[in-house]
Amino acid sequence: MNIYDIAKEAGVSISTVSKYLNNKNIRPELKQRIEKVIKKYDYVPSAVAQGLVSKSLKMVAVMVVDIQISHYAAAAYAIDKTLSALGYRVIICNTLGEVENSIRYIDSLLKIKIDGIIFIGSIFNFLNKYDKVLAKLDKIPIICNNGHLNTSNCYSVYVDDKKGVYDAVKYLINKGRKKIVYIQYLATVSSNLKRSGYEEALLEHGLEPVIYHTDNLMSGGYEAVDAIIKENREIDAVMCGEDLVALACISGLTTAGYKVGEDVDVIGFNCSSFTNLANPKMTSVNNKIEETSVKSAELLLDVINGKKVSDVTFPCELVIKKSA
Amino acid sequence: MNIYDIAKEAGVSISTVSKYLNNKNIRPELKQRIEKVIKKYDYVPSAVAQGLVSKSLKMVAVMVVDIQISHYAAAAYAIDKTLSALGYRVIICNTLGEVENSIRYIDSLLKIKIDGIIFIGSIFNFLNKYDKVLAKLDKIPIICNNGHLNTSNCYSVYVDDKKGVYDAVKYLINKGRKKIVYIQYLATVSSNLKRSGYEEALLEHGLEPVIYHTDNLMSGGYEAVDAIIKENREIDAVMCGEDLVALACISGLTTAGYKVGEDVDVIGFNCSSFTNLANPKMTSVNNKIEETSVKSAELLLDVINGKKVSDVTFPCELVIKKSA
DNA sequence: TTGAAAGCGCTACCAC
DNA sequence: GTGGTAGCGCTTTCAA
Repeated sequence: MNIYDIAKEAGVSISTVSKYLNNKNIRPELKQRIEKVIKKYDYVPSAVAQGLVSKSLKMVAVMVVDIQISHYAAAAYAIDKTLSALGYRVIICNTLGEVENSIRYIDSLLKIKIDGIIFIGSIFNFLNKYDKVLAKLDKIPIICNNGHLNTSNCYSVYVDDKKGVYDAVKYLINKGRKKIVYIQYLATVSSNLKRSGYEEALLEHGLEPVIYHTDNLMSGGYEAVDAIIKENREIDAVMCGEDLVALACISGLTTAGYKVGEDVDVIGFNCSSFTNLANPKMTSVNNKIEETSVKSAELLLDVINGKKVSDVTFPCELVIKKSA
Repeated sequence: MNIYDIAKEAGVSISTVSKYLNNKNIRPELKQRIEKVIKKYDYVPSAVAQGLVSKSLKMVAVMVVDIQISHYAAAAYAIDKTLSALGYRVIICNTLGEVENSIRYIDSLLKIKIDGIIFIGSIFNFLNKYDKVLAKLDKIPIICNNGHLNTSNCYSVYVDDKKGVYDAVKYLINKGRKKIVYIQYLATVSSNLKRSGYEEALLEHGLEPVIYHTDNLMSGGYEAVDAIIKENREIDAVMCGEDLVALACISGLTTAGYKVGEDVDVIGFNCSSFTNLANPKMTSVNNKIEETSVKSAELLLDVINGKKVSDVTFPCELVIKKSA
């Protein structure tokens, strides 16, 4: 079934059918005839043929490191929800943070004349080192979440991660905590920023930063607690760069006899639903993943539609529950 | 840049360029000339124009309830990895289990002549009630993961969830556990099957099933433990339909003074990475989400390519760690 | 082997 | 308002 078949059976020209499909004015009588035939065959115009003319399949892509990480899943979810409601199709690309995968995806997207791309996470800044990639990406509408690409149509949505951690640590200090350690997960631009927020807050009060590192999202919190105990280090608070790390940390401390929220405070980051899995429920920094994702989607549409847009920065917000 | 521009600058016809692009035999001399021009402009043929001719954009869709749930994220991840490596683009559709969303996505996919669809989860069986939807979907290659649609090109990949739980509970019984409770999350076709595996194992040994229900993935385990304590119920093992529920359960029991893995065993389901977040590490039923997802992707390709395929069922496997 | 031309299913422009 | 027709950028005959 194509527009010719419909036109023939309805006794009109394909131009008229096309006009009907695009809500242009046509005589009610013809409208009815066309409508009837379309209903009869459940005819759906081919977006591919339309795309060849309009140069758009109404499709955008979201580049993430790994959809299995809840933070990225939340981003992809919010973007998909926002854009698919507006008739866009969303392609999610799991790059695993690797150059080759990223480039392969980008090439694939370019082939279908993707309408726009949203990059989630500062990690994608590495693409700025690849001039060829930037050249290919130039002109296409791009939004970077917590990052930036040097192309002519790229805009950014930032979250003030550093201040988010800074404020959280200030909160701990104001509560009278003095022996606050930080557990850093990985060492990306963003995770380093978070840590520096911690350092800044501590230094302002003449306290000494103590940092533990991990690259394991699941057991990282346990390992840090083990290290703390082994070193006989006295602590009264732990700030974590990730909720899951904080979750393990709370569990580890509890097992070790600490009363979390009393003897020792623990604060996470992301304000994910895992805050409710913690016992006691976890205080965490809300880095507004949903808001920034929705905003990214909206900005992308603005760029696509040629509207004037500019970068945005969101503040974090400390959500206090029971662990601190 | 299009095929005409390339042809003109290379001094050949567009047919020859097309042949070059499709690896057909052409004179080495022409091949070089074309290659040079293509390189010069970074020319990429339009998949949309190709799609109009070939009737395929090389694109498939994965329908899930919610990409934020780790089980579905893992499925989408595995499918995307498998298919994008083969040049397919993958669209992930978050239906939230709602009819309207599902139909809206399906219509959107039909418009772009999607090459195939993979449905993850028995929940999508509800579509069998909608004849109009089935009619639209008829003829298009479909794979259902743990479900089935009544269309002419649909095949299924099943996991024997029931036997997975049955075997796990048998393991507990063989260990000497007698007071085994079950925590069921939601009440889908699949979660009911799991529970029936538990019931069957208990009844075979003359033990009485005790079931707790929850619809909260995060706090469900805690609520069940609270209820158990409040009812003064004696238990020596807990079987959970979801890892996250088991995780909270382990945490709750530990807080209540139980020694998990000693006084009381806990087994989860999914064998997700959360098993390593648990303390002690969680014994869990591996329902082979990665394998079944990859298999689904492979089967879909077979159906697309007109190969003869048939349904597959995977067995579960108990992965023993420390919590049981 | 190579190239001219038809066709994929639409939209847009221009007469009428 | 309506319809004929020329594209959109490819692939695929079919002659040469």
